[in-house]
Amino acid sequence: MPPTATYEKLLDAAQDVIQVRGFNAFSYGQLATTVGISTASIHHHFPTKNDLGEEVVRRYRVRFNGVLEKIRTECSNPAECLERYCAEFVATMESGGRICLCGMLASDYETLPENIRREVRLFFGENEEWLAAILDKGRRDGVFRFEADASDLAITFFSTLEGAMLDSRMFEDHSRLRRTIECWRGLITVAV
Amino acid sequence: MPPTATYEKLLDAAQDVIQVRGFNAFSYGQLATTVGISTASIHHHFPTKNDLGEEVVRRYRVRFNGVLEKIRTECSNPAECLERYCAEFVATMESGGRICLCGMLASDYETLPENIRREVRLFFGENEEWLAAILDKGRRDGVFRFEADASDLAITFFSTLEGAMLDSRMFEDHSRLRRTIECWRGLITVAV
DNA sequence: AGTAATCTACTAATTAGTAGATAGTCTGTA
DNA sequence: TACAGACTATCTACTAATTAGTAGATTACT
Repeated sequence: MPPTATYEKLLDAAQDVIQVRGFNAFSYGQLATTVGISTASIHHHFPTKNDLGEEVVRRYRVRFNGVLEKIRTECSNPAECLERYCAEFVATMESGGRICLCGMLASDYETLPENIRREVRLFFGENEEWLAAILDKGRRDGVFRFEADASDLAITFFSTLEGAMLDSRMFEDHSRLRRTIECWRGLITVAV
Repeated sequence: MPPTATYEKLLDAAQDVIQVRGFNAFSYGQLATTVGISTASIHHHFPTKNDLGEEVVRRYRVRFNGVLEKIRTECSNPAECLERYCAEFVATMESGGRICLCGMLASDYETLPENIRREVRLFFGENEEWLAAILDKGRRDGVFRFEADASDLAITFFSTLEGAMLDSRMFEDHSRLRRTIECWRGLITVAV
């Protein structure tokens, strides 16, 4: 299954709809219209909706891991790592009021099949683990200050970002997400 | 339109489904089975799905405002207010892995009609305003410490709770929400 | 010749919502 | 008190649209 142009277009269009409207408000019919193809042809590339859904999330997760790796290698300072990390969420938000794909799917979680649930859990776990490492290093380096377990703080921080994206989109005010990030900077950064 | 028993049962059942599975994964057909009535009878009480949805959110919002008022009058200490506030979210979470109704609807936001959107925005606004007042008072009283604008911190805190509910439910681990709340306590509480 | 990608045409289920009939209940009045 | 009319809640039976998915033919590339 080499990724043809149509195959990629289907993944792109599906991801787009899921990020904005959620998994249940996305259909083969609508996708067919968007891509300019028949629903039967979509079934040729992705036998079922769950197959397509799984591949959308898997691709998103793998790409995001690439970004995490890039940030880690390019920044030495944990504070800078965190800035770049947050910038990814702001960028998603500002590209048409999109929500993090997996944040969206976390809401739809109860309606998802197990293969997609697994991918979403992986995404959350990988992000929280990455954040925990950055936060912990930052504390050891003396740039961050907090009492809690770094893993717990990572969950808390990640939850804030996912929640703030929903909040910002609803009020059509992207500055809300940015202010939220600014708040966190103030809460954990050691004054210089 | 005095609220009859059936009327209330419909609101209860609808709220239940929306909190667990979202607005789009809820139908008159399923609701009819749950309540033991025909779909046509549901239309008698609520002409359209949007009418039912609006009333579910309105009732939820009004009830929640009652809780906020109760907390404010019963607690003098802002730290205690915040504890009681968080306890509401933990209780929701622990009653069958429910998500805050409006947190759920914030995800579905793009697919909602304006009458329901308005209610969800009101809920968020009222909560954030209430929290901002508590946080600000706590800082003036010397029980909380933070640099940011109290309103911004309120948005940040509220976003964390909404996000953490999704996170906790997904990992089937309610302690995640509690640990998140514990983290926040550590971040803003002045040591005694 | 074989394979990949597409199509038309279909199925069976589910969706929100409507039409119109049938009970049961409440109220005002003779 | 008894009855007439109105109202409330429910039902069965339907419509039109949308859903995911299938069967089988056709086109086009290799």
